[in-house]
Amino acid sequence: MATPLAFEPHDHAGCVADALIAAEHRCREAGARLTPQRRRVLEILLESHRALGAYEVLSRLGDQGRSVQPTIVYRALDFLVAQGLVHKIARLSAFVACTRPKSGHGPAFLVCRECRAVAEAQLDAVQGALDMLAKESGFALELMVLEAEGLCPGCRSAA
Amino acid sequence: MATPLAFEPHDHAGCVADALIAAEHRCREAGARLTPQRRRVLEILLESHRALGAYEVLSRLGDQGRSVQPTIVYRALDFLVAQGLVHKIARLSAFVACTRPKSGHGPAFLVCRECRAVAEAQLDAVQGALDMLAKESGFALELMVLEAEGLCPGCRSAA
DNA sequence: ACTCCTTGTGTGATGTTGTTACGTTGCGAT
DNA sequence: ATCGCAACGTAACAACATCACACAAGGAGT
Repeated sequence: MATPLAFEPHDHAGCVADALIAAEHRCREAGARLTPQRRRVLEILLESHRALGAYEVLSRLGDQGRSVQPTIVYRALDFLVAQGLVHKIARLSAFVACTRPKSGHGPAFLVCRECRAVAEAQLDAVQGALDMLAKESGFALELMVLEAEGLCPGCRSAA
Repeated sequence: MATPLAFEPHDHAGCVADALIAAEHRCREAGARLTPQRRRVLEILLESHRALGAYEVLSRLGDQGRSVQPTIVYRALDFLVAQGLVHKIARLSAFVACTRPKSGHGPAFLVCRECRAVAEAQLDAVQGALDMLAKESGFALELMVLEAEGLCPGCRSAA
């Protein structure tokens, strides 16, 4: 039903690099252009491995000495979200790199309220129940997201 | 499993009045004070019967000629959310009066992207699946919300 | 009645998040 | 070469949310 998603630490450099390569493939296939700027934004999200606000991304982009306006970041984020490479966590007004870019719609997120780490899973059962509910009430369902809040294993043991 | 929630039109005056009375009972039982201001905010949300931004509520409060600051509205909304009389729809940064104040945790919302009407349901199956997922990954689950987007029956036929 | 304490309110300033509008650049296709 | 389109740069602004601090109302204990 659902693969539990690791909050555990792991080889970041490797996972970032792999994800970037996968993203390049995906964009090429979709005929979308993963420009240096967009790529950099994705990289920033992948490196942090947790949800970042747009303005956090902004300031990290700025680190390179370039002056950057919000628009730029939002455009890049919109693109990445449209490609399914990034998700927006509405609860936090923040963005997180997708850890399973191939899978279908209806993601579920476990969001740590302390460190903003985000684990992503797919709850197929939910999709079904919701489809049924929508059908009963005549609602044309286009999109669903489940956001759960709590403490990740790390912050839990720290507390 | 889930009672589908009506998008259909119905007797507003009546449903608003009933809901206000129910809210008064609930607050009395909880030892919480539903002051005129808080009551008025709830009434505004109930009347509109869709998700309103804090500043929309603000301007309707202002209609009465009183000058009102955001703080006031946010305080009232925080109170109402804490009492479970109002939900925040994170996706919209907006608030909606709860249509089933007695029920448990883990609400699901069908949000119309056109008119912001919101139907609320309870998906018990989801809660179970999520509990399991959280347990597997060592996550201390505290709270979950499902937000779905699409078109309500009204906007659907209008389109 | 008087003080103390808690809870709610009034007000201004400020911080954060997200968008609009408009002009420029780079690059491929006719 | 020039047209058209997508991406980018820049500035201003709008929408959403919080902070800090002062005041008012009402109950509890003396």
